[in-house]
Amino acid sequence: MRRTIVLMATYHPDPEQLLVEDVLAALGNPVRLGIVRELDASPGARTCGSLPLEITKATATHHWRVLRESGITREHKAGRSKAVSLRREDLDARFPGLLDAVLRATPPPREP
Amino acid sequence: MRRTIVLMATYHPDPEQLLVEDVLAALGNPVRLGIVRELDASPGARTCGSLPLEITKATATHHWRVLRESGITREHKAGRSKAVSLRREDLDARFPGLLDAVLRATPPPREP
DNA sequence: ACGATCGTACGACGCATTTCGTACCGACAG
DNA sequence: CTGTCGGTACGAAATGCGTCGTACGATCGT
Repeated sequence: MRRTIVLMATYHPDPEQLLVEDVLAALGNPVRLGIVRELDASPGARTCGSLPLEITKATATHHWRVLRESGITREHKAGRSKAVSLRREDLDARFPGLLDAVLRATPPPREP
Repeated sequence: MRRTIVLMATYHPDPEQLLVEDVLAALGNPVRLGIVRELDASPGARTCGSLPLEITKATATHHWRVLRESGITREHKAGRSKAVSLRREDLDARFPGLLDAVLRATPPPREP
């Protein structure tokens, strides 16, 4: 019997399982890249609600899932809220220099 | 008569215009990542036909376009063929360390 | 117990991406 | 000139992705 409800338990991939194409695809989206930059700019974990997002809660949940399932972020409950943080060590161990290079990448110089 | 043909002149973005999210999205695809690895493994430019692709010509054209328009590769005609090469210097200048980190990223360790 | 807050599940919509078949064009070999 | 080879243009199909509304669940303050 199939329960229609699948109860997506929050899945975090193991460090060794991370696929570079998944990480790149996850980062290759302006909204998610913005989230990652925001997470990088703040020490420790952030609650989801503290991220300045221009999107609805449902959409945000989707992006958090993509980031989490690609191994970029980790989530854990914090009371009635949820905390998100970068998996820096895991990413650096698996893909040395990748996250740093992405975070160092600046937007294109504007022209007047 | 056919004037529906739009004659997509091969577009190469300027180095300063490159967007990191476009580059990441382009690399976040197994086929294209494979092409980039292949290009990196060979010195200088390769003709398109020399890349070992499991896909049809039409599909290959699509991926070459994505790589070119994101600024990852450069193309130029070489007789009846076409040569593709990595825009290493431009990428390194715009996004230092990014391409190297991606190319260093190994597939996950296999388990027996 | 009640309501407010924070996030998820599900279903839906529109748009983009990936893939291909087919027709075509340009360059070269004969 | 004709054929072949390398690649593109176009159109179509399938799939995936980003977005949202709505309904729900869990947690905390009162």
